Amino acid sequence: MGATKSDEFSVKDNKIASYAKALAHPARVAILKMLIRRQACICGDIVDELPLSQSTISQHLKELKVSGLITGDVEGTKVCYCIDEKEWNTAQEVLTGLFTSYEVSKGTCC
Amino acid sequence: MGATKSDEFSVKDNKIASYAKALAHPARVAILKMLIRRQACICGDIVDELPLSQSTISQHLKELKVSGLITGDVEGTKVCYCIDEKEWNTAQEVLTGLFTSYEVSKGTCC
DNA sequence: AAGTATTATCGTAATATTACGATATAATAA
DNA sequence: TTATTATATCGTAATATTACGATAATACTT
Repeated sequence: MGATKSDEFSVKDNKIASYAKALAHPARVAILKMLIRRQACICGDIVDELPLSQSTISQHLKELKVSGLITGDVEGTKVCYCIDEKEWNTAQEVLTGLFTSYEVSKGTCC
Repeated sequence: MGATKSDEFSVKDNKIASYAKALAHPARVAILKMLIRRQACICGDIVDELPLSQSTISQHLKELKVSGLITGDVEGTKVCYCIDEKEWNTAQEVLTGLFTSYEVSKGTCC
């Protein structure tokens, strides 16, 4: 017991949940905002700006990479992180889809 | 160690993260979708439709209530759950804000 | 080749989440 | 009053997340 029963839910719901999970930590939100503001960042830039250790930042970057929302391009000893435009748009669509489905069908409550 | 350093991040980033957290589990996404589709549900309706025990559903409902995204109106022995329109709109704005801030300032990457 | 810089990974500890059964609570029904 | 119904909460176990220091890996510099 304890493990999420992902299999029991639809692929779509899992997709929404997984994008949401990527955004579900303030450090990851802050990282994404940095990437948006500066277009590209190396890991060190982020370590300098956020109050977390290098290893923790690296871990968050990995999670964001797994979610697909960011890419990491190796450039010598540095790694250049950027928003993945395509996946970013997909995430936006998927989440916006959930939000607007309410507007469409909202009615009287109890 | 182990606890999220929420204090070290901005209120806004925490707000985004907390809404995202509410959506970060397929069961909660499925619950929200049910509430959207049927406008209102009692706990038992959800228990009947989702592959989780009554206590687990109740726990997820509690989390959604804490996030503010849903309300729970007691009606006799039953509790009628609904989307909280105001908070739902706030969540949408906050998340859409993040997504569109990219579109505005996107540029060349590495 | 040796040193430096940058990032990833390992090991580990603390905390949080997910899930269930059992039980408590509260309102209605018999 | 005593069931019945519906939901919440408690206790607990499994798993996941968050965070850090230490160390490894990799590419550049001297």
